[in-house]
Amino acid sequence: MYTYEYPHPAVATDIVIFTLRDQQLKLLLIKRRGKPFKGQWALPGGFVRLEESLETAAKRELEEETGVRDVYLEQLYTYGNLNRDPRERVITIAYFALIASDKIEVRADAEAVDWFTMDEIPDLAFDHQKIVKAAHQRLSAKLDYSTIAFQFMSEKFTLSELQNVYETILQAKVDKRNFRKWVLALERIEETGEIKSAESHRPAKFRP
Amino acid sequence: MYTYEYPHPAVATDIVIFTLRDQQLKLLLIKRRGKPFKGQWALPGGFVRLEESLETAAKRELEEETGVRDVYLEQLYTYGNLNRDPRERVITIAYFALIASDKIEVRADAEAVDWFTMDEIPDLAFDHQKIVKAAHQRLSAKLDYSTIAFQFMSEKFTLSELQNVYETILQAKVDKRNFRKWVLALERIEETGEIKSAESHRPAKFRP
DNA sequence: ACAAAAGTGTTGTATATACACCCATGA
DNA sequence: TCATGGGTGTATATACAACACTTTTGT
Repeated sequence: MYTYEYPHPAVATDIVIFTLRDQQLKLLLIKRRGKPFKGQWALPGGFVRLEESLETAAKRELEEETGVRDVYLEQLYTYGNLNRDPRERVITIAYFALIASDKIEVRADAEAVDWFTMDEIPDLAFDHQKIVKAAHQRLSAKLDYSTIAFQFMSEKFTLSELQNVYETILQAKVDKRNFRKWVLALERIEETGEIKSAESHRPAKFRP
Repeated sequence: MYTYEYPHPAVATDIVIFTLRDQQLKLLLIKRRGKPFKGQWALPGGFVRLEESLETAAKRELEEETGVRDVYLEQLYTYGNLNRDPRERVITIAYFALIASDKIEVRADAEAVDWFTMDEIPDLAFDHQKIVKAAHQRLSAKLDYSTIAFQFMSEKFTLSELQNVYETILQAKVDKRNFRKWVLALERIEETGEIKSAESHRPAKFRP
């Protein structure tokens, strides 16, 4: 038991984990085993331990669910409305994470874990629907003024693959020549010299 | 006394309150009366009560220090490093607020409260230096892609006054004609018909 | 030889920037 | 009448958007 002179809320982190699979933007949800909202889908997350920072807590949760370290992780927003959680007052610091899908180790205990596209998302526990929406907006906005989408790519990739990522997230076609002009102007990419074979047609170059 | 099965951190809000006075961007600091960092300057803030939301808590603090309601308030970031506070684990949700200086009622008990320009800021308690820096960066960034600076204006103002606000925050001269072109294109401003007298020269028009 | 994706420049359009003079008022 | 800030337009540069054909490879 832990006692305090004044009441303390509980503090948690929840993570919106995005990846790209099958040419679609997907996010990770877990089916709740525990008490409130049991059996319902929710964002991965959990309470912050006293001996870890907020970001450490988020990283721990992330690794527990996906087996991945060293991913792009960004604090999203903090939610603290009164009745978010029926048990007690819980404040959650929401993070969002982007992962290249080939880095993900699917966990063994992962029966109640699945990836959902944005329009497949079921009813979520707590206020997680709101959090997911905010994360998606942030991601969309950042595509325009940052190179955040690179986080979805693996070590080596072709420009066409990168363009596909943009088209998938933006849900729109992008002009190939303008796109390549823009990407190359960033000077964040260099050629590997390697050439992609397979898939029955002309091969490509490149990497970041 | 309040007891919990698991340890809970304390949760606070801190607010970076900006205003413009004497042609300078200033922020509000209070001199700590209480135990940790006693006598040192710090951001206004305090613990979140269980019966209020985070934003409500921030608004309450804001009103306590400035006597102002209905101001621009935006969640900035949440800080939760381990040793931010020597007393116990404290997580703080930082907000930033913008106020038109003529709306501020200086509080009677305000002896240990003062406004500081960005380069006058003394050593601050906790990690408040970091929070102030983040708030200032956010404010600067938002000038470019939003109309956030309007929050510093009172009901009626002239275009020259608004331009002064931009020049003050950006620390740079702005072209008068281009500025007016941009502002009027926003269509967020309308003329009042009123005309400003005093100050010994040609009078101006306008309002938002 | 053909299907499929890779690769490559130019032109027009919109947006942002630079710049100088006359006007109205209070003292 | 003069000092002071208010008010106004145009020309240029820069960034963004539209657009079509040739090349390479695997089957």
